[in-house]
Amino acid sequence: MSTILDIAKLAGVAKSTVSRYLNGGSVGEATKKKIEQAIKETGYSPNPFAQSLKAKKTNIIGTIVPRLDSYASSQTLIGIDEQLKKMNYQMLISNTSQSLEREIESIYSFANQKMAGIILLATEITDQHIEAFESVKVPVLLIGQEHEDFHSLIHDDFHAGYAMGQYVLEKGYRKIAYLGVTERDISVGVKRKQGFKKAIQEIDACNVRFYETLFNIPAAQASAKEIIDEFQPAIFVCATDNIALGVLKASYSEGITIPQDLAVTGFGGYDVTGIIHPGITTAKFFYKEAGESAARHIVELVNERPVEKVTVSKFEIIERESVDNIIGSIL
Amino acid sequence: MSTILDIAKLAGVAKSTVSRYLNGGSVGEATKKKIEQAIKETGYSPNPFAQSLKAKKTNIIGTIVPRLDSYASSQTLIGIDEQLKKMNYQMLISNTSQSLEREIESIYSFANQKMAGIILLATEITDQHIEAFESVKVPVLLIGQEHEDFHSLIHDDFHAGYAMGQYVLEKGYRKIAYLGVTERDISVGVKRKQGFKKAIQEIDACNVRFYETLFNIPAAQASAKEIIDEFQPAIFVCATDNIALGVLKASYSEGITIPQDLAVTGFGGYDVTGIIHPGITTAKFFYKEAGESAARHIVELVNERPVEKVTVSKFEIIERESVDNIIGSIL
DNA sequence: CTATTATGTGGAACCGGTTCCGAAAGTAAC
DNA sequence: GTTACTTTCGGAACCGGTTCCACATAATAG
Repeated sequence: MSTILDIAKLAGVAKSTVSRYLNGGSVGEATKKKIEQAIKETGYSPNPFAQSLKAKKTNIIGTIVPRLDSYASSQTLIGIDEQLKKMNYQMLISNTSQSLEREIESIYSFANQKMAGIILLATEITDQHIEAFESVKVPVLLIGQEHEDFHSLIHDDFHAGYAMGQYVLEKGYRKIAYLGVTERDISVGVKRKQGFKKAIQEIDACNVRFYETLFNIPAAQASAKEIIDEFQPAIFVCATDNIALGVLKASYSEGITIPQDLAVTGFGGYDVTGIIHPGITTAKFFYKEAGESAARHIVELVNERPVEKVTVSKFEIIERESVDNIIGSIL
Repeated sequence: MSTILDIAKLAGVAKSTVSRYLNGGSVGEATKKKIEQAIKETGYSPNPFAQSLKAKKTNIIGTIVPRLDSYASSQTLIGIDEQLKKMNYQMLISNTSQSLEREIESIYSFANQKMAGIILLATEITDQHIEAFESVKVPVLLIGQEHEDFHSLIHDDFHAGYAMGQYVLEKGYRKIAYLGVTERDISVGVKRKQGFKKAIQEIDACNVRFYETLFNIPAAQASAKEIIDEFQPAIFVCATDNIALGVLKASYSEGITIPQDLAVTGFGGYDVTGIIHPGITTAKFFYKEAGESAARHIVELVNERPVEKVTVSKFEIIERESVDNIIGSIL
């Protein structure tokens, strides 16, 4: 591998001149030609370590992600990656396998590696996160969770919850099980539920119960089975599509038909909700687009340009077969 | 951020001594204590760029992946990542969005960034790939495709195809549509089909037709519809789980019941095949485990230790509801 | 035709580590 | 008590770039 000095010798100039040529400094036409020629001959390309050593900065955006095998994560990453490429930045992924400890480590490690900025696909913001972000002076962008101290890009969980509540009520459902998750997850555990609650408070005579389960399908399936036995809801409003899939599995094994005997809705808009039969009605979030604007925002932050503190990404209710229209049939 | 020189001054020694301390050279007890103290005080951690600049090598394994939003990819990446972490290596992902051109670029770019090794989740090996691998002198490991010039880790596509063929025949099926993919994909397009063919050649009186479609669900769905109309197979043997999902969708929209009117099998073992109802019978590959051993192998190669040229990862047939036992019913 | 300003170029220092080499000091052998 | 070997440590060079500064030459102004 050739170095800048090789090029300089080959072109008969000083290496500072070659460097200037590469970085758009003032170079004469004749020398420009010679350097171009030399670079072509050797296939030279600068050593990024030497560059970053001096620059004390890279053009890499570190992205911390709790898991790789989720639709939301991968779509978001794709969006970030594609947009960053367009802006001549690179993305480096750190997968934490849902360990908060590893998230913290990654923050310090990214800072140490002189990442230009950090994007965190957040599930929960602890004091340790805050401490880490404040001690490294790298620009940070949160996706999925909001925090007053940091820039963030969130999905419109509250209004999605509200819209889903209205939708379910419109369809005639009144005996409703809301199957949510821990409130430590502000977006998924709190906001969606709050939006949903607002919708049902606008209607009288609702029989709604709130439950909590975990994010994975088997846990949701187990919870659903218990709830079906004890409450017999007409519909499950689930805080995520995976939970809705758990409900679906539970109803299969209980011999309950969807949507005739039980309706189900989710949040997320995961591909799988449209692939299966019956398809699941869900509030679709635009993960890829969110990733793209996250990429734009972090680059703005890196370049010290102003960015609104919190950006809200849109959603859309997608109607599928898992919900019937039971207006009239029950009244 | 403090440098090695700061530590040296603080401890009252030369920076070469600090460096030696950090890299396990000979340092006296007393100085060792002083340096430790200084490091603790400042929270010093060495600048990786300066290190790599001198070392001309990193401990990063570049991983090139055609897409992030596939079960196989993400599981494999998780396996690679976890194993590399254990061995004190890092993984850097380059997503190529299924562009072969970007794969080539990534190879050169990884080499330029002094990656210790490169793992390619391969779909197709072109001459350009070979040229790139040969011109950079970085160790390379292929996953999913085999090539005589390079080390590789492949799934046992041939035997999986063979086992699937035997399974389908055992269940009594004789009128079979094999829905495959392009033969440029040796593993998925050729090996699986060959294995399957071998199984059916051992049995007389089979009515098997071979078709080709694309990897995505809508394309598979369209192909399936045509085939159902023209051939009315009793079973679809699909080269991937996604194609099987396409067949499922086609049969729903045609009003065909699975498995009573039509059976379906896939390859892959994607999670979704077990989540949906009916579950899809499939040949499960162990992507995560494959990723783990890929990680082990590339590290061996990086350290110039011998590694078998090609490693074959296991598979397992998973029986689900999408295939009936029709022995007797048809005979 | 001199004074002034641009423009192009080379030399040297610097970024933050690692490593080679030799000096100094301590220890063992004779 | 001298020689020889080890261990510990500092100085300096080096990795491959970027950038500051000084200087030479050319272009423009007066």
